[in-house]
Amino acid sequence: MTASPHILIVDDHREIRDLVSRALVREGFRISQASDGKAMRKILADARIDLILLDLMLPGESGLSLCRDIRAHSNVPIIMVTAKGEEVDRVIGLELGADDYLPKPFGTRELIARINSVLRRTQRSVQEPEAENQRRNYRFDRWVLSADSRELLRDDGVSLSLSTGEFDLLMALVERPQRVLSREQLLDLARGRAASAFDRSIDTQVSRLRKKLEADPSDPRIIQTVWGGGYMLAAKVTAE
Amino acid sequence: MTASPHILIVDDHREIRDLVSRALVREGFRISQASDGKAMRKILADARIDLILLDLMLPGESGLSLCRDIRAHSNVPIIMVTAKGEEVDRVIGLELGADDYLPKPFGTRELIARINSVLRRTQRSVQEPEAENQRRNYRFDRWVLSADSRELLRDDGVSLSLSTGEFDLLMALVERPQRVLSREQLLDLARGRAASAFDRSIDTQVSRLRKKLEADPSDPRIIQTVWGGGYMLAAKVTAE
DNA sequence: CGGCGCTGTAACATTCCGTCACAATTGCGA
DNA sequence: TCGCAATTGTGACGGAATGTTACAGCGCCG
Repeated sequence: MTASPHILIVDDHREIRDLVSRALVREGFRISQASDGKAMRKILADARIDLILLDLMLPGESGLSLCRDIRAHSNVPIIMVTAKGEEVDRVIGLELGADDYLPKPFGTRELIARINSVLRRTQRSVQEPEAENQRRNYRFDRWVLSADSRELLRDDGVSLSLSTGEFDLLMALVERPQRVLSREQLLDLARGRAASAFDRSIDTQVSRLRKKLEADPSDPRIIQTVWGGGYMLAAKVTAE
Repeated sequence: MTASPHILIVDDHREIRDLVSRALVREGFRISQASDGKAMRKILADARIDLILLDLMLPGESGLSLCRDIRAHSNVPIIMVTAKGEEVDRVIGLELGADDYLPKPFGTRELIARINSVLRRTQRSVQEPEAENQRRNYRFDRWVLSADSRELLRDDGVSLSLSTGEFDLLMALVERPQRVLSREQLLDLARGRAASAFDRSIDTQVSRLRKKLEADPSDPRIIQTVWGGGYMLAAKVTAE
């Protein structure tokens, strides 16, 4: 990963989120915040998160429950944070799939060290084939996008090979159809990086994609522009 | 064995697996991990493992049971690891076919020394072809890669011989289909070494492989390039 | 209808990749 | 152990993919 890691802070206390957030931003991390499980799920659906800092004590769903929930369909690294420094929690957290455990109060240095450690560990740890990455095919308009072979097949049999960037961008769109995605989001989802000032790379890539898959690139029906908002995959998508 | 040994760590604690994994990766070993017997069998079926580091205490099937089970149809070296430092276990483990025994806690140096010792000790016998159970044929696209004869067989009967390097690289890819592998990873998996600056050897080898097995090497469908990422075997692979 | 900000895209710059030719290394038989 | 042949690594160059810049055109708002 060449871009800076994107970290999601889940905590119901705004002051804590902001405090942690500032410290991590200073370190060069990109940050998103959620105050509860609902907001967390929304962000996980909308962004490519590299690590979750998950508070154990949350109103409504507990951190442990959320942790298990996340693990059910993702292996994004999780660091559990809690004020209850009891060993029991540590064990439970790790059993539920957390990658590390951080008792409050913690210092900035320790936090950063843990984050870097977990990131390094999960990055380098050789793949466990437990994640049966059963990828899919997405059907939309006249096309079928095969997530495995990175191919685009038109209903008349024409096969089109996509470049890496085109594929990544199209996947981001196809996985979130009929939803407006900002350039910022798309950059995060497809490239895993933040936008620089006057960043137009998404626009260019969209333009190139349209040339390939729109019947009339000057009148795009599949990838539509939302003025002032971003782009949206307008076509209906069925995953198979 | 030109490539570095491929070691399988079987332990239910993720922390321990990662810790050991990191230490061994640093030593140049190739690592796979399993958290239980099921995952272990899956890996043993899909990869050529040179040594198993098997924890005695596992939820569900115990390490002893797994050890006996492995021995029933393979002679892959096994090092038993356990926290219970009792002599009894050692005896039982060795009786069941373990090649060595390592009590927790153990240091990195000792672990590596034991592994190297066992590998050296068992190298001769492993060469003896009783390992029919380990070697497999991989079927993908129009090809069958025979792990025994290092040959590629096309479905029209054409047979193609591969050089050592081509074979090792293709095995690395075929054992991990639909996953992007960085040049760094591929060098480690296929050659057992780290990349030097401006290392392009993987690129040339991929190029050579494509020439042999792609229908149209200028539009590769089997080994795909992931721009800025590495390579990926796009075809579906079935082991038989 | 006019200005401003946003978008489309061509053109250029940059980075990464494919592959050729050749050098270095390895494997193997004499 | 030596020498040859096959294999593998290196450097170079062209080409492809992507990012950046610039400018033309469009949409929104008054």
